[in-house]
Amino acid sequence: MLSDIIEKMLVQMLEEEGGSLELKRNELAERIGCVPSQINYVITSRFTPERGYIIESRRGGGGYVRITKKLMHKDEYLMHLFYSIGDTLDEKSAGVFIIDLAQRGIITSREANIMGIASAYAVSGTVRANLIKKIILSII
Amino acid sequence: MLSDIIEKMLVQMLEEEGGSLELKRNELAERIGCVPSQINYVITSRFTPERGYIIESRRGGGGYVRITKKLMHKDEYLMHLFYSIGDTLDEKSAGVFIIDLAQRGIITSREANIMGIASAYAVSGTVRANLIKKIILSII
DNA sequence: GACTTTGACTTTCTTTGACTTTCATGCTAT
DNA sequence: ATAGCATGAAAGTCAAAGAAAGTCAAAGTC
Repeated sequence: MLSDIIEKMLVQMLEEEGGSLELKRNELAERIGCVPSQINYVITSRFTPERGYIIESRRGGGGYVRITKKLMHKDEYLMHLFYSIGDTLDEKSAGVFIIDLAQRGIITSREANIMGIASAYAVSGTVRANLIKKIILSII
Repeated sequence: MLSDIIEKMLVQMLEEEGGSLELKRNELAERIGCVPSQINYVITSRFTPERGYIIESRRGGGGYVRITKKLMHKDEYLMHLFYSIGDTLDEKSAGVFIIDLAQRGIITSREANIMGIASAYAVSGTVRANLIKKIILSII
């Protein structure tokens, strides 16, 4: 289906561009071989605010459509947490972080359990810090 | 009886596809030579959740009906997996287990990611085996 | 009587195109 | 120079047509 193809295309472009993407509607439609309003349809049906997208646009000469994937406050919190972890992390602190994340509903209790176990098996504070950081990044 | 024939047909397709099957209702009805709603009847009367099936569908252009057979009971499978892990486990095998668990819907893809990262940070095969086993137990 | 089969009607999602609105730019009259 | 207008280049809107799947009740079968 056309809409799905266009959606995938845009998602990929978005990733390549790192979360924000500006395009010329008519040009893109031309390239794909569809009517321009199809692009609008895809955007309104798939790139909705509920899914975390922001759409901006301008008409007239030099017009554009900009799609931005917004980080949710969850993600912002994770980023903040990520930067607050230093080179090393003891098991107790890791536990505090993990419980906090679960209480905020950012991770499930099952995920918290898994992280806790992983943290316990880390051979050193350094490894633990890297482990937790990597997990945080994977959740964003 | 028609419904039984269709049921057998679907079960076989499902096996061939390895547990999940996507079909076009109207096309299948055409092929069988029945009205499309017959497919619905077969699905609602035979491929019920009680029998371990999950049905998803979409209308409109490019629509589909997807039938998924839930395999073996979660806990049963986890126990089996638990006992199949020896004293040591290399990263590659751990990866296979993890992907398998995700595909069976026993863990989410996020949980799979976390487990994968944890597995990568294990200092030895022995530690990895214990780590994975402990996580499995925590999920049951 | 319980289960099946059928088909008319409904709902949902997609595609298309005609028409509208907005914006940048260059030209004109002051 | 400048306010204002004409023009063309985008993008937006909306409704109709098309494509699937869902529903439900009547009729048929065992």
